[in-house]
Amino acid sequence: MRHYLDELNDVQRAAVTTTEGPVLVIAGPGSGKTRVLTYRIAHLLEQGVAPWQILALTFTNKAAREMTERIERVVGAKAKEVWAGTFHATFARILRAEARAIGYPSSFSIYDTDDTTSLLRRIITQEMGLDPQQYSPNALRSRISLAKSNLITPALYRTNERLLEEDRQARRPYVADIYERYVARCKRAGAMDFDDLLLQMHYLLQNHPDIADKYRRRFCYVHVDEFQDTNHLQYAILHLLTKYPGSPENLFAVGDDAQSIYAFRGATIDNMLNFSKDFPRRQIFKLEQNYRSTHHIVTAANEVIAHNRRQLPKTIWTARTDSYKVRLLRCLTDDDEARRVVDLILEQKNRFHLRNSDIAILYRTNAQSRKFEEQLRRQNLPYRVFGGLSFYQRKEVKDFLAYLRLAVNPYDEEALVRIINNPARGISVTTVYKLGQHAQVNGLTLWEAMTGAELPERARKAVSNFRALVESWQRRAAVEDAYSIAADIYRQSGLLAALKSDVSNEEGIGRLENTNAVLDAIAEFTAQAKNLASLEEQGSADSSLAAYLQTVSLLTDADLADDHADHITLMSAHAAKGLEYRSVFITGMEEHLFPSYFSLETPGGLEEERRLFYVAITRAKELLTISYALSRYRNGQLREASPSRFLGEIGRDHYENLGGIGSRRIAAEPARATVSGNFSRPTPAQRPSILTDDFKPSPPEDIVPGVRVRHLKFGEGIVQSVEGARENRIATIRFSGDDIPERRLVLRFAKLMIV
DNA sequence: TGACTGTGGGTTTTT
DNA sequence: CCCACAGTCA
Repeated sequence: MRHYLDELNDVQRAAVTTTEGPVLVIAGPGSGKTRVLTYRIAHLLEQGVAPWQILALTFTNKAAREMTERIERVVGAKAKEVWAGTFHATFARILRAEARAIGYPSSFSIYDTDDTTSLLRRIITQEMGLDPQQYSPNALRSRISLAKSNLITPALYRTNERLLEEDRQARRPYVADIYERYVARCKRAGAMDFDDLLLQMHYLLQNHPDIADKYRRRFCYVHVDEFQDTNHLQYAILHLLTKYPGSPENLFAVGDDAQSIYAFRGATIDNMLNFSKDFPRRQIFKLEQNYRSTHHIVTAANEVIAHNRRQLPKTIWTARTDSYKVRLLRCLTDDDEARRVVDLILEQKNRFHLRNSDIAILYRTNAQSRKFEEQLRRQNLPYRVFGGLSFYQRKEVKDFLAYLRLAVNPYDEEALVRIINNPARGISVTTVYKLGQHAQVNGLTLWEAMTGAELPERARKAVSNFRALVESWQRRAAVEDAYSIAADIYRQSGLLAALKSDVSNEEGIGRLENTNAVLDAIAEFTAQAKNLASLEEQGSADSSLAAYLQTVSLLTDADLADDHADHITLMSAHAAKGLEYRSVFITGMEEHLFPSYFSLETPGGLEEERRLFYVAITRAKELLTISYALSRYRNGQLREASPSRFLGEIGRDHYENLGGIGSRRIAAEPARATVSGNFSRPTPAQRPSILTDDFKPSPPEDIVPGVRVRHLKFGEGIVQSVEGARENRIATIRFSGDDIPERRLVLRFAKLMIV
């Protein structure tokens, strides 16, 4: 067996084996970044470092999981004991253990963006009596988030002239007050928002030397993936963890400034620059060879990114010279775009024997997915949409989770407001309002106000009944495992009955199924946690409802994905970061869409959009198609659009136009004539024709799965499956004696006879 | 009190 | 176009 170090190039190996001291790896797209990270951790383990001494922080759960799996392949089961997780999940786990030190319950709730927004709305309208149009809850949310990400507390906010001036300009002088109240309300509810998970972690390390000491000693080797996307606060935490008197400064950061696409939420590539200042002993490695993509794709990407001023110098190159040019698809409308993209997908699947999972459609905004979904459905192509309204954001799922949250943390105001009268139990809006007033006047939580507020008899009874019900769950949640209590809550809350009573339509059935799926997930979580607890001697695995909720709050749709299913992927360019596909479609390349309208007004916005485009381009391994439409529906009306300025930044040598407007035939034609000279096309093996006197092609509609057919070139075979609709139906056929296991033929063209 | 209808407003990316 | 909220009616 090859040694794992032999699977690395010189630079990669040097990075992997530099185990001591600060290291910064600047890694271009497809340069083996994940490989370096995982092999380095594997290397540390081989050198005898204990797995629990290694911390690896990522941005997505998926990246963390993938890393663990890959380490496992090199060093086996002990990989599972490495602390690999997202910033948020890892810190949530630590904060849960140390909650007391910072005055939170260990079963603190985690507020997602919806919770945050609705709390802000209530503060703005009810508590402060301000106009929600002037003080848009969404705008406030991102403003507060940005403040937190830069370690600006409400008190500091009040003294920050720049922020105050910005607020005055925007005619929102009370932002600081809203911020302050928001923080107080979260604290009172025993809740942390996403930013708090970082902020409280920072606070913990900074103000509790004993605790800081504990984790510093524990995490001897700290790794960070996607370092370019860390914000100031995350960097500050890393700094606290790894830089202290006598520290070995074992911080290993991997990133690519050219792929920094989260500046809008506070990420700053300053962190990559500050790294050298804060860790003068640091070593820098540059991974510049791209192993993923072919020549035209890499060059096109380089040309685009060269238009950015702010970047670290590096030269990304590839040894893969065989390549198709980038194909540019000019479309009439967004409908036309979707149709032609899906036509091209069918063509590519046929020509290049692509699986559905080899293909991704990327776009700038999630709203663009709809048109592609329609077309893919029409052609019976399996697909999966990532992002958009997540499973966990669905009303019925959130409702159920709110009940569970309340059972664990009664002060969780967002959860309480959400379900206090859902399903209806006689607690009216007026009643809730009165409770809220009572809470505000007396500085109580809503939960506490439920016992003291003056209410009419009927309402009082409804409230006290509900409170008693929740209290019974709370007692049980403290001792029972997640599943047994969740299953009872599902029934006793009346949720199950309410959902069951409304299954007259597709949507109602969907709601019931979704909620059931949550319960199934809890069953699985409970079983897994118990299983783990029996394996680990310390029994640290926690099967409580509180543990489940803190896990689930940080999950996204991407974490539900079934990677084994063969489907076409639809996602935003942001979501595609870190992924790769043989064929990538970047769609909606129009001014005001990509780059977005918004970005043009933000300083540095255009460069960020360009980096995003760079990320999108470099997802493609072999085939890259870029499309734009001349008009597009926005807000229900057709609007003119012009091609994105970024298109002009790709050199003429690296792309070809795929036909004019609406000429669908050109799209379906082989691109042979326009493809560059130096590529080797994966041509199917030529075999002698089977001569038959009586060969009569059968009509395409007769070719159905299971039928035995004869082809003049490939001989006899069995039809495995048929997909696509009408003219575009494609049959997958297994020919006996063929050297290719399965062939995919477009029935419109293929001459097949049923035998 | 709760369900339904109409209106008005927002509309980038996400842990 | 789609969602959230407000106002109306049973």
